Amino acid sequence: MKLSTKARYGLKVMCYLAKHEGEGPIPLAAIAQEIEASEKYTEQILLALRKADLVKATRGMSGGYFVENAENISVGAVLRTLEDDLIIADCLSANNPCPNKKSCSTHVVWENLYKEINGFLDSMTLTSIIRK
Amino acid sequence: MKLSTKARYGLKVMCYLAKHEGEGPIPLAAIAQEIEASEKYTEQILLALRKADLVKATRGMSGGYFVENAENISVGAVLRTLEDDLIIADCLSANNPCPNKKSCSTHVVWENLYKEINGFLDSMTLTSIIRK
DNA sequence: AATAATTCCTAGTAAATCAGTAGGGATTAT
DNA sequence: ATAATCCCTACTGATTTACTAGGAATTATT
Repeated sequence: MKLSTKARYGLKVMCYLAKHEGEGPIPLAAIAQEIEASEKYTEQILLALRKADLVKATRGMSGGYFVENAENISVGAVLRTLEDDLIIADCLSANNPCPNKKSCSTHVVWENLYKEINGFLDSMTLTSIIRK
Repeated sequence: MKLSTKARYGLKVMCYLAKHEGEGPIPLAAIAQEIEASEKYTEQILLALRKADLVKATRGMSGGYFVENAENISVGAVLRTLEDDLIIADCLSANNPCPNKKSCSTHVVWENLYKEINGFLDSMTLTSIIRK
């Protein structure tokens, strides 16, 4: 029940990009330096975030990464991207459905915990958390 | 951000024991069979739960495990025992405090998520979840 | 007193996951 | 043309997790 460092760094990345929204693309090197991770590792995180459409990128010289509409990007969306959809137990996954979930006292706990976590994280946006 | 199988099985164990509260000690073999895990693995889970005083045990012939006052045992207490205190990020731990938590936009997210999860899990007792 | 059924405890191991690295291709401003 | 940048896949080492093994201690029963 630990957040991965990928997710932790990932949210840092998003905060940094959100703070600089509208200032044009920021190159990988600057982002990696800001969050204090290697460029290669940071690149992987950015790759996932871009594929999920949470960050945009422009290639070539003076290219880089940026976000648009940080006020519409929830913390939940970021973490689900980097943390396997925040599936906290396999029996919640559509792939691996629990056979006896009707009769299982614990299943409903995982289900409601899942909803609680997602609801909470979806109630926060990048803009709201960098403002404080 | 996955629950360990130890925690998942552990809550099952607690539900089972809670359902049979007052019926005397239940031997490991019966518990393991109920939750569909090996005796050895189940034993380890019970060991942790007993050390946390969430289950009692009597040794020797016709001994076994049991719970008392299931209505006072929260789901949170069970999971914290089996899931490293539900510390979802190391920077929340007293051992590993975050150096710059004041200035870190993400730290407060982890802190509040931690409180949310614990508050939710502490609002449920074994009795309340087996009743449904 | 002997026996059998039980918990208690420590140590070990195999598999899975995670964190991080490496290298080369594609794109674009200058 | 060049240099700076992103894009993508594959790999590796470290850590954690899930689970097993074995034997000591305890206690009800006979």
